[in-house]
Amino acid sequence: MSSTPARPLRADAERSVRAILAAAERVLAETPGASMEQIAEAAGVTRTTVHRRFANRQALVDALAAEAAAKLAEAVEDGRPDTAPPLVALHRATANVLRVKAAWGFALGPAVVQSEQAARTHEAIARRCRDLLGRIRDEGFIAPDADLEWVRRVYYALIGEVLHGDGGAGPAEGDPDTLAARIVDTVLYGVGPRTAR
Amino acid sequence: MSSTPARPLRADAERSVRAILAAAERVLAETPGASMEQIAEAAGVTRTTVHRRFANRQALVDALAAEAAAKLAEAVEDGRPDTAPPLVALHRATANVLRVKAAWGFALGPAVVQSEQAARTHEAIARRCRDLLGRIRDEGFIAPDADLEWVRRVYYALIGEVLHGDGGAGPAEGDPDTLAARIVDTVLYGVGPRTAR
DNA sequence: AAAAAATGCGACACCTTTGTTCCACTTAAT
DNA sequence: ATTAAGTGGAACAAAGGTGTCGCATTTTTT
Repeated sequence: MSSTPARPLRADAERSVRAILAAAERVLAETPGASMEQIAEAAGVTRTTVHRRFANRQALVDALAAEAAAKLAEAVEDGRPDTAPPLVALHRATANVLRVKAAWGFALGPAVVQSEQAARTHEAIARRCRDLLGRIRDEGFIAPDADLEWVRRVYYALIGEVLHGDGGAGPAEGDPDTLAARIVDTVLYGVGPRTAR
Repeated sequence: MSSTPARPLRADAERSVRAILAAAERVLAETPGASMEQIAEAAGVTRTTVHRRFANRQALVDALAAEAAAKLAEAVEDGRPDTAPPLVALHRATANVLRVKAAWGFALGPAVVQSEQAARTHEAIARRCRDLLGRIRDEGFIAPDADLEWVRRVYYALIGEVLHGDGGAGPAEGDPDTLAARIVDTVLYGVGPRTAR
C-alpha cells in the first residue's frame, strides 16, 4: 500500500518517519492547525527533516490518514467478521475500533479530507460493516425491514459519541469491551424498557 | 444577552452585522479556515467593515456561536418541553433542532471553541434535555434504570448523524419531521426486531 | 575504513493573513 | 439641510507559515 521508494530508507530515516507521524497525530489531535515546526519539535526533529520526508503538509496528513485507515481496517478484521458468530464479531470489532480511534483521533477525524487512498479503505470497511450487519439481521437480531445503511450510520455515530466523552468525565471512562457492549446493546435495543430478553 | 453598546447601531450598520454573520456561517461551513476577506466578500462588504464590527476573528466567531446557541435554545423551547406531553415535545424539539442545526452547521459544530457565553446556553439546553428525558422515563418510554446522560448523548449523536448525511444521498434527505421520528424511534427502540408495540 | 545517506542549522524568498490608519464619499437620523 | 455615523479603498507594518538551499556533522551501511 505504502508508496514503494526506489531505495529503501535507512534505519534512522525510518525512525524519523515513524516519530514524525506519531508526533503529528499527537499534536494535531489537540491543535488541528498546528504548524510543521510544532510537529517537528514534538517529533524531536528539525522542520527541515520533516520536509525531507514529507514534501507537503498535505503529504504528511495523507500518510497519517492512510496509516490510520489501515489500522482501522485491521481492527475490524481482527474481529473475524466472516468466521466468528456475527454478534461476537461485531462486539470484538467494536472494541478494537474504539482502541484504534482513540489513538488516531485526528487522522480518523473529520478534520482530514480523505485522500482517494484512505477513502477507498474506509469504503471497504463500510462494506464489511454492512455485510456483518446483514448477517446479524439474518440471525434475527435486527428487524428484517430495517435499513442497513441507517443501522450502520447509527452504529458509527455511537462509536463517535463514546469517544468524544463530551458529556461525561474522561475521554474514555471504562474499558473498550464495556463500552462496546453498551454500544451494541443500544443500537439493537435502544433505551426503552425491555419487554423480554 | 448581546453586548449593550453605548449607542445603538444605525440601520445600515445593523444590516452589515447581519450580513456578516450570515456570510460567516455560510463561508466557514464549507471552509472552516476561510479568511476574513472571503467572509467580507460573501457579505458584500469590505474587510475593513468586518473589522469595524468585529474586532477580532474570535469576536466574530463568538458572536456567531452565541446567536446560533440562542436559536437552538429557542428551537427547544418551541417544542414546549414542560407543557406538552413529553414524547410530543421531544419530537417537536427534535424537528426544530434539525432545522436550526442544518442552518448553523458551523457555529454549532465542533470547529468552534465555545465561549463561556455559548457554553452556558448549551449547558442550559442539555439540562432542559435531561429533564425532558426524565419525564419520558417517568411515563415508561425509557427503562427506569437507564442512564439519562447516556440517553442524552445517544440522542445528540443521532441528531448529528442525520445532519452529516455522510452515508446517504443529500445533506438532509427527508423533511425534519420524518427524520425526527426516525431519531426518536431509534433512540427508544433501537434497530432490533419489535416484539410488541 | 570508506562511501553513502541522513540530520541539524541557518538562511532565504515568498506568500497569506491580520489588524490598523487615513481620507473621501455615502447614507441615515434629527 | 445639517449633523453624525457608516462605508469603501488603499496602504501599511507585523507576524507567522511554507518550501527550498547549502554546508558541516553525524550515523548507517558495506
